Amino acid sequence: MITTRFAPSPTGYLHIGGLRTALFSYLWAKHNSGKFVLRIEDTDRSRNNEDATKAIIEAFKWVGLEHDGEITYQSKRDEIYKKYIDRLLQEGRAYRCYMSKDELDAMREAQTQAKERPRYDGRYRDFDGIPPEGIEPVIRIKAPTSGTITVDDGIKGKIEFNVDDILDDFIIARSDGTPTYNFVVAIDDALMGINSVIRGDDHLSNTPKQIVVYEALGFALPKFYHVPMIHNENGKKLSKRDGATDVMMYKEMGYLPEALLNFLVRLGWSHGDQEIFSFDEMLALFNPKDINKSASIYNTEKLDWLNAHYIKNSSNDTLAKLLEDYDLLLSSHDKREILLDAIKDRSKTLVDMASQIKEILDTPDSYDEKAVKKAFKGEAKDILKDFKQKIESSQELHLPSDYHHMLERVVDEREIGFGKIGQPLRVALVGKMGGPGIDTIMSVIGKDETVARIDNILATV
RNA sequence: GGCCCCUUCGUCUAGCGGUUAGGAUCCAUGGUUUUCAUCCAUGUUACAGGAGUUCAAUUCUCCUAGGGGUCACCA
Repeated sequence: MITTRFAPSPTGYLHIGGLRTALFSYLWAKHNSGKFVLRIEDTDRSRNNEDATKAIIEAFKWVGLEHDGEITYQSKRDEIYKKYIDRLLQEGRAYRCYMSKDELDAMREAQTQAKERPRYDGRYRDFDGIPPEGIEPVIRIKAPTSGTITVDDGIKGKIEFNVDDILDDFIIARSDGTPTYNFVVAIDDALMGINSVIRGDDHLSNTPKQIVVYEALGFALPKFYHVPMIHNENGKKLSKRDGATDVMMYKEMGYLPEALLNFLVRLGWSHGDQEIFSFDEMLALFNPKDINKSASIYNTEKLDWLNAHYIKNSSNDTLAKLLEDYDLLLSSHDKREILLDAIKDRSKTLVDMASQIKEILDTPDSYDEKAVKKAFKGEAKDILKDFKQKIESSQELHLPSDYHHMLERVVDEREIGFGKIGQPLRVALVGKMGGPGIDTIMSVIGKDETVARIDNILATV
């Protein structure tokens, strides 16, 4: 059984990069009929924030990722960590260090000056004298002093770290007794049965430290998968300043969750040439071994295309329901199907879709100058009047095809091209060029509104 | 700076010693469309550089360059 986790620190909204690692973790767990759990890393109380946890859960809900079991909060596990710290202390695998922060800083400064790697010198490692007064010690773990630590990464392969150039006896508990990150991560992952750790490769250099903890405590190592970063257009780690990185912003902008997930799953992962993945397909096909080794640049062009694709392939019921979140109520509209069928092929986002629909439903309050100039040449007004009279005297006008026949009659009788009536009529109906077929528009708004809009433009132009 | 990772079209990627280096997106052109969009077709564009190994390197090894990540009593 595979158990994976997503372990954000609650400092803000759910980041798009976080969602991708969460998705990868979820897919790999569920692909193996395993568990995907959520752990909130809130050991730093000063930076902790409850709203952030809610925001993460809300975003998970929107995209349809569900975690198994209860959420684990590190802030509630102090006892557990304390127990392991005491154990390490007793076993002599960890020790108290009475060096003050100032002393430490000074030492680091000197080391940097001397072009040495800043590191703790281990001065209290074997200390058994009388501790200095007035100093609350930190607890340091006895890390190996020589040799190598190998991370067998599921994405990057075997990576060897030379202990001498990366390790020192790092702090596992602060002077106030609270445990530090690399320590609690290892403990929690081990205790929660996480056997596949999928996370950003910015954690790669932490991994040796965590391995030291695993080994000191005698825990079995999980399989690590370090997923390459997502970069911004400048090739740097994607951060909050790079525009839309909040997952919920994508909802606001009118993206469908399935489009966003499809987009994210293809960022760094692939399955041959396949671009479109339903959630079930992701589940069936995802494997971290197919994750790329290199970082990818975040560019939403393809997201727009995917979103348009998913809109096109959504049922009208689904769309109508979704559009309610964008201030568009269509449930009572008798031509809903015709309308949605016409608009969904031409929308990139739900926001876009809602505004296109409003452009049809709402009587135009102004006319695009260029369009008017182009359409109202020669006998355009006459033609419009003619058409108006024809539909006014007609009883059976419902479907687009009904209106289409009326258009054809005018075109035939007057021996003109379709454009001669199409263009002025289009401007009358929506105030500008572009949009779905005019017969469709007329069918949707109905005969009375069509007549009214023609009257309007005849009076203004 | 030390350590680690990475490098195929602008972007996302396929490739796992022998390919006209494929797909998608974007862009351009043409067709369809009364318009716009969709859709369809076509097209431009890539193996960072240099050494090796090999009959043969995009593919394996090394070096260089470039990019990124990380070096806390943050997570």
